[in-house]
Amino acid sequence: MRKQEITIYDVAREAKVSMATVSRVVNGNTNVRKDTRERVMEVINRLHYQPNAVAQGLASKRTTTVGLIVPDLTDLYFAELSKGIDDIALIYKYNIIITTIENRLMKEDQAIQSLLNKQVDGAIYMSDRLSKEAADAFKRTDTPVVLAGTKDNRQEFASVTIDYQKADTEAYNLMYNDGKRNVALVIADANAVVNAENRLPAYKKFMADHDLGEGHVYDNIKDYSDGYNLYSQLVKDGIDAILVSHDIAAVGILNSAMDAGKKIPEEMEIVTNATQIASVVRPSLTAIKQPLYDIGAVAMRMLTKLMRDEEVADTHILLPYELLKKQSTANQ
Amino acid sequence: MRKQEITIYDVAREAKVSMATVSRVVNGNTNVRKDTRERVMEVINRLHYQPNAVAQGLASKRTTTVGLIVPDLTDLYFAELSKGIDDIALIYKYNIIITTIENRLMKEDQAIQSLLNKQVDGAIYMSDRLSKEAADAFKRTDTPVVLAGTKDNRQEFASVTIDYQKADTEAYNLMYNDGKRNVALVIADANAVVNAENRLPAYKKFMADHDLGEGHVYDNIKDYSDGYNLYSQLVKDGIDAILVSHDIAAVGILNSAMDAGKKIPEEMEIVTNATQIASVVRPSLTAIKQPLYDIGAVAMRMLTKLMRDEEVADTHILLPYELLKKQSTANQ
DNA sequence: CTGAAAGCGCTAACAC
DNA sequence: GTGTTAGCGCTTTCAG
Repeated sequence: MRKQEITIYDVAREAKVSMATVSRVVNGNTNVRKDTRERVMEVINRLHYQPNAVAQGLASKRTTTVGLIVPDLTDLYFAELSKGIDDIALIYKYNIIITTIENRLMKEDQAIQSLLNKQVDGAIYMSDRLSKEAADAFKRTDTPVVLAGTKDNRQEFASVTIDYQKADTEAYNLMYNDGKRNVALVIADANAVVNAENRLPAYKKFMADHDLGEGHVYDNIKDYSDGYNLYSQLVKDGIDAILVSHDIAAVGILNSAMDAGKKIPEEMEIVTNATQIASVVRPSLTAIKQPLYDIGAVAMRMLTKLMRDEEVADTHILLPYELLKKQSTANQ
Repeated sequence: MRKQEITIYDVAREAKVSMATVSRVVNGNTNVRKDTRERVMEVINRLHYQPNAVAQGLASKRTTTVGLIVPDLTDLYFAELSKGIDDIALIYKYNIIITTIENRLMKEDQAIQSLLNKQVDGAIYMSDRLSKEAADAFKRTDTPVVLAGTKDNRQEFASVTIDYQKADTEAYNLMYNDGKRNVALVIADANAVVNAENRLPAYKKFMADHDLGEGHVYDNIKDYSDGYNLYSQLVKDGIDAILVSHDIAAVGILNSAMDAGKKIPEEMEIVTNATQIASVVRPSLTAIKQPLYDIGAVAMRMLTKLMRDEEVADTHILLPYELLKKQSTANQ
């Protein structure tokens, strides 16, 4: 954006056509005679002409850019989602503006507004706490949004997820069948929509169905050291099985147990949500494996349809998950 | 970008001023009388006016957007670099367009060209293989570029790194002092600039200095399973100490050894480059800890200066690293 | 099949 | 302090 750029006008003059014709060639419009097209192409290549996407965006009102709103890039959960999104975005030739919203100077709705001001054609939202202000900002501009790996509590926005409640229940039953009765839930944020509306209800239902009392929910456990420090409390509370929402936290708990010379899974069974990390630690962690890449890919594909006003049959997609039994639950 | 947007003109009409005045208010220009400013602000808030950044970009020739070129989002090495970049970008109010370039439908220079067409004000490049075509594309537009955690072989571009040669040498000496004599190097890509010009020379020099012969370099080992499968070959080759460039690959080697009932570090010492992963596996991995977050942050800060044509004293910055001794080398 | 002309929404001289 | 006026580089009718 500093050197004198070659513009469409330079190409037009050099090829002795109007800028409209150059525009047609650039955009693959078929209404151009073959030899005209070739002449223009020759000039384009010779001058290294590249269309200015900002000008295109202003004139056409479409930027072929989508916004990604993500809490933290270094969380593999979001990184794997993003990879799925990115691959599909590439296919449909969308660029990605990424905005992180955790611990920020800027509030979430400001971050989103900044994205909208860049005139993104659509957005994918991956955090678990869509605020009302943020939702309103989206609705004001009518920009299509898809939630990937999360939901809003009013289901107003399109989303791609797994059935969290079913997955968690399956995990609890696994541990219950291993004879565990003091089952706890370890999460990062009880107010997050998925926790409030899926994980916590699933936990309560499981506990009630098996007459296991109130149980224990440990909130605010999101990283390795949170998990590492939590272990002694779990022991104190007599917990013998846990479902942990973040696998990096689960690894903290695991290592804390191992460092204390405890036996996993004998003394405590652990089930978590899998990223890369769950399977590379030893003992490896039994985990609910969400198809993160696919969730991202499907969300982005859906977004492309919404951006083009194409028909979308189902805007609340559930993808299948797997419960991968590894070494942190009993061998059977 | 679909609903009728409020434009600067609507605000001007409503506030009974010219669009120039609205522009001044929006951009914090002080040459506006207080009561005029307040009247305009009131209208802006009432109408929810938000400036169209695309139009601003076209008119001002600055988009306040920077491009990030990164091989893979799910590689924590790049994720941690990106986080440092992102935090500084936020402070200076730049948005980030991210482009991944590994295993892509699109070649690297096309990906970069697409970024440049969006008129980014600058770019940060994190891959290890800046191609000539890509470099030429940058130079053609005169867009400032900073390399983060990598270098180009001609040192034409600004960069922020550590002293790889020194770090590796320190790692080799550690293992040598533990009595290891069959030291090998395990890397992802021998043609990568940092490997070709820093890691390999450091390895050769170490081997020569200690009369250890030619040694063994294992190339193309980049992920967990690459590492896992490599272990038996290392044993076959009589290797008793390795420096591994990617910690996820190192974990593969480690687990392969553990699964085979071998003792680490007794039978093989391992040193790697640290991300989050190196410290959460057991035994934990001795590692060269690059200040990845800082590298990203410093690179982005330097880029802001370059974008504003400010003086930059040193465009090839070396940051300090640490060699963290953990359980994969002998206790001392 | 091609060209002319009117914007897209904003910034930035330049006047007053 | 404020308004007028050219563009920024492109797309998109509308004619022909």
